[in-house]
Amino acid sequence: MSASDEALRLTATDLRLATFRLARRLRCARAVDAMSDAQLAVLATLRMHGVRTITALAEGERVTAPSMTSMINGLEEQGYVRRTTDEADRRRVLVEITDAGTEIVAQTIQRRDDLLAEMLAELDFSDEDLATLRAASALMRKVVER
Amino acid sequence: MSASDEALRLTATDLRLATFRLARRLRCARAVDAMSDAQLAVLATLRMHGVRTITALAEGERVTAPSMTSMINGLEEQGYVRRTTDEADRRRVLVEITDAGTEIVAQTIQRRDDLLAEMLAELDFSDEDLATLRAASALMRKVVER
DNA sequence: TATTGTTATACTCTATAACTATA
DNA sequence: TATAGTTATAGAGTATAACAATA
Repeated sequence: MSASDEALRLTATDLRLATFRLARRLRCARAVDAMSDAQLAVLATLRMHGVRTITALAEGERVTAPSMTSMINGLEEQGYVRRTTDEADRRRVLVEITDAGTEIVAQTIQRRDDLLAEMLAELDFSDEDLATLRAASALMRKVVER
Repeated sequence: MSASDEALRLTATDLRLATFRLARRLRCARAVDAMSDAQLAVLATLRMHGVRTITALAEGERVTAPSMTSMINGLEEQGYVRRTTDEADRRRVLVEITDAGTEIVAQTIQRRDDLLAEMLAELDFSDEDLATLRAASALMRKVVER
């Protein structure tokens, strides 16, 4: 059986509120205070998907090419990414993450997971509560990836 | 019975990933394109909690007083908030939301809820799925408010 | 003196417009 | 001509330091 419009609406409101509040709380935790969310998002993309051009990164992050150029400049100066020219098409710049960049992303993810795990532990949630949260997480990912 | 460390860690990772992705997806929806998340957060606070001083707003948003002064300047120019001096303590500035500001917040929330409800509807989730999402939302709010 | 808020200044992220180099 | 990227410039949001007004 499919859900009623009313149930959909109530669920959307609850979930929207909870999602924004939790995301906001977790976003404070990062490996380096000087690292912005925008920079972190680029590094996370490079870590997952490997080498990318400026244009591809800009499209992925929904920003303009000049914005991405500027962000990559900053990350390059800090030693978190490397630029190389694509010899097959010399207009293109290939951006790849460095070991230092990979480390920053891993540390930030670890800190956020640690923080969230601690918060969950403090509330003394049952195994059933945790199962509910994992089931909801799977549903939320389906929503985003639909 | 309380949950194992391993279950906590796995749940934290799942939930962190799902929360960031969904928040990012929903954040795109807003009533006015020119309205930033920072501005929206201030308006939402004023709408919920009424009149606030600059310092109180700055603490609530975890930014400095000069940053909040600048943000309130912008919101005042756009007509979304009003400044008045606290006559009981003339150092203080009382900030309150205008009708236009209230309307913008309501519209943005409505758009995000509509978007999320549509996304949920498209996936044809069962009543049980929606119940899981609502239960998880309640747990997530407990985590943030702990 | 301590508190509240503003001004001055600077850095990052964002944008649009105009440009260079390459295809 | 079209595409990939950069430079120039501007606005918003953030910070710290120094200041004015008030308690």
